[in-house]
Amino acid sequence: MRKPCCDKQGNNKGAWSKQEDQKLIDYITIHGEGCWRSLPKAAGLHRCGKSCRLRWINYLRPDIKRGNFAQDEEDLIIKLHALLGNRWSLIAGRLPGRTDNEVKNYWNSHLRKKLINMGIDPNNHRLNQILPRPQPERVSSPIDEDTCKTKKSTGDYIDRVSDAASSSLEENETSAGSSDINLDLTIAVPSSAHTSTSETRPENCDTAATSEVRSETLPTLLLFL
DNA sequence: AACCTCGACAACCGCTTTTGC
DNA sequence: AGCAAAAGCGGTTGTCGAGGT
Repeated sequence: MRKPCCDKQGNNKGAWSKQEDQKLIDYITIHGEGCWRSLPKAAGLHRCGKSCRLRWINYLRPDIKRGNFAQDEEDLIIKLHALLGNRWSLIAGRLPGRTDNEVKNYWNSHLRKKLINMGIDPNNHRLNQILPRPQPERVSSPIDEDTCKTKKSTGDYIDRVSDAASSSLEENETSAGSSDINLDLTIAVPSSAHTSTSETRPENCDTAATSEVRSETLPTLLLFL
């Protein structure tokens, strides 16, 4: 059995302090991302390497985009989730500045409920037979309001998401400057250092349909949604 | 004011995959 | 080829703040 990496006595756990953050930033600024296992000791941190890696990737990296998700980002997440399932690192790889953890959290806290509210099964992205019962005491919940800003019915939702991504796709083809969202769905060697390496290993997923996803089929599938 | 509930998100944990020997 | 270590991923948990009672 493999010994756990984080069982070392004296290692800090829980929230990171400003000092710890700074130590990690300073170390990586100077030495770059290297061996996470040995980094904590070298950087003077009482954390396990795994924790350092997570902190850097999800929070401290300079190219992290924080704040609310834009409508086109939402749409893209929904579409990519329909295609790829819970492969958050792959989905995040298509959203510059977003991390898998952030996308996953956003999905679980916002988008899942949004889809359920719209009568769509978030697991398979199909319309449910029975729409959720409207809540009489809440004429318009925040989620409903948000949802209804851009759609009038569930059917419109499908169109809207499709249109949004398609138009983004067109934008992407015609003008690189208008949007930094990467809609190129080809699975290939990561083009930048911050991109998750998971793109190089898609075959390990047991999610239905994803194992068949290949570079040349993804854009087609995307347009199909 | 005190307590409770819920949502958001950071962080952890366990497992799988990759890499190096 | 086989093994162990390291890295990566996704599910889950913990914590904190906001809002309601």
